[in-house]
Amino acid sequence: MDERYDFRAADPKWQEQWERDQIYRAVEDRSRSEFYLLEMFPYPSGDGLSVGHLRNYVPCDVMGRYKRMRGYNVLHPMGWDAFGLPAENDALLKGFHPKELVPRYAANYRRQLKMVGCAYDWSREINSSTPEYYRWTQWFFLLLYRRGLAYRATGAQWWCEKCRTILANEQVVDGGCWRHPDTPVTKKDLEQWYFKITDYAERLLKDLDDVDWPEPIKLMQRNWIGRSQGAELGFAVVGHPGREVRFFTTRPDTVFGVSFMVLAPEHPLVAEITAPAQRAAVEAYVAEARRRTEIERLSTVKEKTGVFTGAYAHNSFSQREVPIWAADYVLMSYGTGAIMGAPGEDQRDFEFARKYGIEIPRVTMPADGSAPPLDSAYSPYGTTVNSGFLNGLPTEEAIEAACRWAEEKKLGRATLNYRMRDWLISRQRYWGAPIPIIYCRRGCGIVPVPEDDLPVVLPDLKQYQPSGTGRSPLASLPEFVNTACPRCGGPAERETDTLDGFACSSWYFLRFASPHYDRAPFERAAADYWLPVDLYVGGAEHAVMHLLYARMWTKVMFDAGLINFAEPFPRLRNQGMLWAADGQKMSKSRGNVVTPDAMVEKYGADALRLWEVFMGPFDEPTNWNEDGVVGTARFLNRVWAVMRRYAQAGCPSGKCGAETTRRAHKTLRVVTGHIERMRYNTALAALMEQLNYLAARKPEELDRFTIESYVLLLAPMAPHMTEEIWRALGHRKSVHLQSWPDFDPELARDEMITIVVQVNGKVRDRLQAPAESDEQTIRAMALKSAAVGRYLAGREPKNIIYVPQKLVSIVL
RNA sequence: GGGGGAGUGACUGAGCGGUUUAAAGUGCCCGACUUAAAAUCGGGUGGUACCUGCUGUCACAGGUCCCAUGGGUUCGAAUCCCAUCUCCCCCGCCA
Repeated sequence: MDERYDFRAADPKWQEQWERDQIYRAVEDRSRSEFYLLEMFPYPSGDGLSVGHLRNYVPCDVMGRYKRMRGYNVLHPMGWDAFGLPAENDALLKGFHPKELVPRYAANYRRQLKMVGCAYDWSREINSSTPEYYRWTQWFFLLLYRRGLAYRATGAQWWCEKCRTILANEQVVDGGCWRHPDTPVTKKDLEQWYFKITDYAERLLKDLDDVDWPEPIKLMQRNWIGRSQGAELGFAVVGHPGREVRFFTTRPDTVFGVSFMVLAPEHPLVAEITAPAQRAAVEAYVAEARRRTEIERLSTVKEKTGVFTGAYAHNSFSQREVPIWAADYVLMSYGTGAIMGAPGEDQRDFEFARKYGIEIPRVTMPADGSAPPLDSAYSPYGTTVNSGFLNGLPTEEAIEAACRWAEEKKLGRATLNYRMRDWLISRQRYWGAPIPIIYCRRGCGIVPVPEDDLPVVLPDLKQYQPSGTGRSPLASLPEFVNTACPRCGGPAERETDTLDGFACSSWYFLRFASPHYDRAPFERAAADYWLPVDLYVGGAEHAVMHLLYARMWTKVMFDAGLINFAEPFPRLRNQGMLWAADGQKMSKSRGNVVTPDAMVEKYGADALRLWEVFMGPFDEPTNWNEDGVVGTARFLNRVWAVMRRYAQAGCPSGKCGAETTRRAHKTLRVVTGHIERMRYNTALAALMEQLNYLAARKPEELDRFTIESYVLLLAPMAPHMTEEIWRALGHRKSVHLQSWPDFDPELARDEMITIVVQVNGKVRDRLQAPAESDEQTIRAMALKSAAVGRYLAGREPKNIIYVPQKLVSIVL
């Protein structure tokens, strides 16, 4: 061993060796238990990886290496989420085609990940923007379509007249276009494809109970799904036979207190029922409302506005006629887009009624008989009053009674409502998987592309900027659009919208099981063996969308009998965000990005890896600080020095004391426990502590087990240096193919223990006693202690508390 | 407005009922090596809040207090409970 460890030589040397030996190749082997470890599908950005990204990849790599040493058949793959807006926008900006840029960027990511020693099975690399991949994304679209889960509907989209394009929700800022805030955006009705994720709402909610995920993430999903129990009812519109206002309410017990109805401005009924006298006012109001973003409309600080339509609804409970208003505090996209106004019990309705001088009846009284507040609604449960047959009932019972009555009279029924909406998957953009649908002009209507004709290849367009017509750039390509109807052979047109990028990431975890299989999205046997994912790791920012979509697709596949599990990620963990040194997000524009390349060049891959795991708990956010890498680099130097000293002494294996053996086993126990719990920072701290111990010994006071177990424990975190040391210790096979050392609880046990003696809660003495000493002996020792005697001063203890192996507490 | 997470030494962070000024690292100080610096190696590193001891200062010894703040539970609390303050994240007129 050289005096100094030369990481510049060792890092690439071992990386090449591992690659030659293919030691990270995952091969199905039914005789071994598998461990499928997966990080969330990254989009390979042109900026490359920063040290922030490694906060995820390095700890996962440690886990993969650890599990491999524990004897698991580890699948740890990597691939690229390459379709979508970021790639397309970047390509437009750089003036290259995304088809060229994506592989270039991916190659850079791959290079960087290899550079820091991450052990992926690169033979399984996938790229969602290749026809070999998106062929199957399209196949899944057809699967959903066949199962009635993909449908077309008209939806209002944000439209910027100046850009002449559709905008995503997040591109609308304060009612204007993000590019030029002075241009107001409007809503444009477009026919779009949706996936019926709401059909799965209940299961997506329920199955959350059985999954090992961080609680906050589960909670976010629950909130997002937003299940609420109530009733859907309908009131007839006076003077419009056959027309009724259908609405959802969680408080059917307050239906007698309804003094008005509200429709969302976009509600189709608004135009139909508006009285001639009100028409001008209503139309102006609706036009104004359509300009505003939902965020703005939902803002609680804003005063509620609305307009009377001039029409009335018949409250079939109270037999009263109540005015129908249009107001933008009611959202078309939630429930039925209409509500009953129960101002006595709902604060929003209360504010609205008060502003427009609408009557505010009281139908719920506090159960304790006190008077409800006058300046606000009384929304808690209580006792129902002024409500016909519901009078005197507690709210819970009144809800049930109202539902029963509604059902008997065929006015409505008890029902569930979900906040979650269907998943809009049409994108009028170029860089995505074409939706495999054909519109027959002769009368077959919507015809799915036959499976055998997949993939519908994304044509190689030069001009792929958003077209300005609200249609995808693909629409400008006649040779793509014009086709023959697969059913009747007649003239037909292709769908020109592309699939939302989230579609690609909704099944990629299955593709890794058999990434090159070309007869189906995945090979059943491979999927059965590897899946579900044993540990899924990614940022909390995907708490809702990606995880919800992937869960839904998995359930669809399960229902279709394609797989034997209904949850793709039984165990999920989130890494903490790594902020830049200045506490801000690492970004090129802020100029605070630190690249792994610079760190590896300066300190070596292992020092960087160590700092990535050591800087804080894996799941907590922290700031980058380069001083830390100095520390871990120093630590590695000391490891090298200790090992070198041992090797140069001829690897003595004589009599190392019991204390040394005990420390070795204790370290083994502690480090293993920390890694299992993903507390890599404390695992490394324990290794540092042990190194401090080893460094203080002479080589003759150590033995092979003590030294080699240490190297093995460090191997997942510092794969390059430990490999170098392992070979220097005389081994021919890679350290990463070794078994995790066995821990012997007998040898780890202390012979002597320290017993603390407290008097009135203060530590007054510490006793050394053999570990097996019994209570009697310990108590006697404690009372005999000179230090204790001083405090006792001849008094009799009132109480003595004995905690086995730990302390004696004397109370005076 | 609702929900979630977190507040420990100069800093990053361990500890989550009992050995605790509190792991590990950084920083800082001293020393070695060196012409010197860097690197490396060795050692050290809470307050200077309160009380007591020596004649006063420095220093020293012993004790008390201090893990956001204030209460509480307990023989015993950084660790458990309550309230307050601060920071971060998510959702948001969801009927």
